[in-house]
Amino acid sequence: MTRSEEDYIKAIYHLAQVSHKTIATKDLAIQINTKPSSVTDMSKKLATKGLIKYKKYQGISLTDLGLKTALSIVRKHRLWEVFLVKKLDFTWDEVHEVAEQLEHIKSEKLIDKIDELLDFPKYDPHGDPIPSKKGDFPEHDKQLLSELKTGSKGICVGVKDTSSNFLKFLDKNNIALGDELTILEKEAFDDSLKIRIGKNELQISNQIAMNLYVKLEV
Amino acid sequence: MTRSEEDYIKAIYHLAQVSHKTIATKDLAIQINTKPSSVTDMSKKLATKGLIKYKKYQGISLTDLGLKTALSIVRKHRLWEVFLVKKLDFTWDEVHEVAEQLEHIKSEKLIDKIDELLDFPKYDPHGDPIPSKKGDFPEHDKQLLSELKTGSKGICVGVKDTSSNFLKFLDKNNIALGDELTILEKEAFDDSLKIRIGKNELQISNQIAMNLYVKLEV
DNA sequence: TCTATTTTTTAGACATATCTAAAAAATATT
DNA sequence: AATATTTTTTAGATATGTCTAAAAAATAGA
Repeated sequence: MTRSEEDYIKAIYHLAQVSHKTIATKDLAIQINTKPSSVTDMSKKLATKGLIKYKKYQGISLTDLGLKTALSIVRKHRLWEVFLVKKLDFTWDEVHEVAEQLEHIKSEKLIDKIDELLDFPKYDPHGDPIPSKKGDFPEHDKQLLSELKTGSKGICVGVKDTSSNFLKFLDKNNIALGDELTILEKEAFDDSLKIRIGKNELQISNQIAMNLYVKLEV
Repeated sequence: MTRSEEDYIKAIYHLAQVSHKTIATKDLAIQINTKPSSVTDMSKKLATKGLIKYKKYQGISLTDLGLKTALSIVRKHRLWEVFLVKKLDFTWDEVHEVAEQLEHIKSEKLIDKIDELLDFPKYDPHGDPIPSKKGDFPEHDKQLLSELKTGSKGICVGVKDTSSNFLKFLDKNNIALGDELTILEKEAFDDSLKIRIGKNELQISNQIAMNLYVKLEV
């Protein structure tokens, strides 16, 4: 498999996570940052290789083989991210670009050893689950902070938006994965939230709350 | 720079290490495992980019920029090899193939952090020197075992042949870098050597002795 | 339903990196 | 020095992955 093919498979996987329908040529083109005509060309190729289902004008979806391939790439990407943060002191807003390259390294032994070195982590630095070698995901009953009621208490477990801007904002406000937080007040006017996080109280916009995942405490 | 361009630059560097003359199209083709016509094409491209000196029918050599580029790749390759052996328990005959991929990852921070994690090693698992960020090599006054006189005593510091076959042979005979050895006898008939290595005595062929580097003890 | 708009595909072109086959230059041989 | 051999280059072809522009199909709107 070429780098380009792998990029397509991963992009199709990520789009499928959101829509659950068949993927449109145009949407995939936007995701890959290319043109629809290029997507059509590549789709034919990937279909021939048995990685995707593709019929003219009817969108794209992964086959079992394609899904397996995608999960392997996602696994590598997320394990490398953990490696960069835990072993090389990268910050969580720096890891994506490098992991995009490292995920294409072809060596089963390498990624298994990295997994072992990291003590088999279940989540990446953004809280995204790391599929096992078989393709299984760890359980995760997270919810968006914006969906919780006043008085809810939970632990920060992930971010939806992984942009450098958002992550740096969280750093600046001392919000990190693992922190406990409580919703003190919800402002109906703009859906902003007053929260307690650790010992601090903080006013956060709905925009923020819609991008923070929380696991409710039992 | 593309992967292919980097492969060419590295190959030219390695050939130049041996010959000290300008590199022939044919030799480079053999090294890269391609055809002379492909080398000619790529040579024009690399010359345009200022990485090599190239004039028709007059061979190829690196410019200062090309040398700098080559050293950066060699540095990455050898640091990754150390990483694989020291941190992931790869054996010294397994590292080359994976390092060939990892050396092309583009991130200055990544390789600097790997260097730091490994505590700034000076030699790779085969005893080859690792250039510094600036491109300086550590001092190394090693000699081939085959060139030493009877009675010489030294420490194994490197291998010339890095093929899996040779490395596994050394493993099998308990010869490792760092071991002390003494030449007990030289057989004039076939240039084989009787050596003491650690507590063992061993008969080794000239073929072996010509591929083991030793540093003489003071 | 019919037309307009959007999406998708096709056709043909381009860049990279490779190849084969033939021509040109350099080197070796007699 | 003339010829033969080897090496190198050129010319033209191929495969991958991309693009633009135009055609075809699907979808949305009146």
